[in-house]
Amino acid sequence: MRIGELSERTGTPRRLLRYYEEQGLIFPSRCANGYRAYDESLVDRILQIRGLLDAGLPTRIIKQILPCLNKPRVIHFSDATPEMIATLEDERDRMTERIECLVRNRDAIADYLDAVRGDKRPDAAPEASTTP
Amino acid sequence: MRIGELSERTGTPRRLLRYYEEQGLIFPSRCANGYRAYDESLVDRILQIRGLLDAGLPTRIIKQILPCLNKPRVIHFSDATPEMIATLEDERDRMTERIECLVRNRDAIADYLDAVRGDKRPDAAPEASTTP
DNA sequence: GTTGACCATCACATCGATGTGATGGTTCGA
DNA sequence: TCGAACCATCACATCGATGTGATGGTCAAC
Repeated sequence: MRIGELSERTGTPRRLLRYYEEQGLIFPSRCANGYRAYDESLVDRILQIRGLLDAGLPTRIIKQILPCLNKPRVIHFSDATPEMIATLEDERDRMTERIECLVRNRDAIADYLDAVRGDKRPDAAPEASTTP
Repeated sequence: MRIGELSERTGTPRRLLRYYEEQGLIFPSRCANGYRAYDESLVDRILQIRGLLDAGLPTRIIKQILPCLNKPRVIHFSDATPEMIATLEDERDRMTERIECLVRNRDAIADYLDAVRGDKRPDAAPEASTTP
């Protein structure tokens, strides 16, 4: 597909699809006329990239971890240098920290919302303190 | 404490402590001479802010959710306007999406790392496919 | 009272992600 | 053949989070 369709199907501005390519995150091929040609699988990949960007990872890191994700899992052990491994372990741990921070705060928000709602309708409170 | 100590204890540049204040995330009091005076509890708060920032939340959102987090949980239901509630629900859901995306990708990295390590030391592979 | 380590404000620079517009080529249907 | 709808590249602007430096006040120790 061409850039317009990919843009529509992923909700991503064309500008950014070109930017992700420039950053080395995707490698669309080219038609004879110079138009970019995107493979079907890039729809998911773009979504994945955007999710990671939204979660705070920079393109530099995304570029490093993408090659290791959802691959045939059989080939490509060749390019796993020790530095790469260390980088990945680092990033895995950083992601775990991010996850924990997000979970903590999201749960706090959820608790607050539950409390506010429980305050307004004290009958349907889902906790265990209403019927003693 | 003053800004220098807070900066050291949180690993945050003074510049950013002032920036967070400018963005309405923290409200240090002032000494007679104009120096900012930070309460002990702000150490954790700064860490929390940095974690959320690192996880991709903008200060604008952090400013909205902070008042609802780890508070006495008793007072302050007054300022919960319906729009505020809606914003919080939105943000809670967005955080959940972020979390799921991060977990998916972190697990993929972890799996990859396990596979690579299992490839190098096929004896201690933790999965269930080595001893048939 | 001077020095050095703090602090203040303010302005400007940078960096990554994104928006926007200028300019021009390709394709295709009216 | 013309115009609309794509596409290309390129340059510049914006925005939020940060870095950096200029300029000057406060205070404790010497």
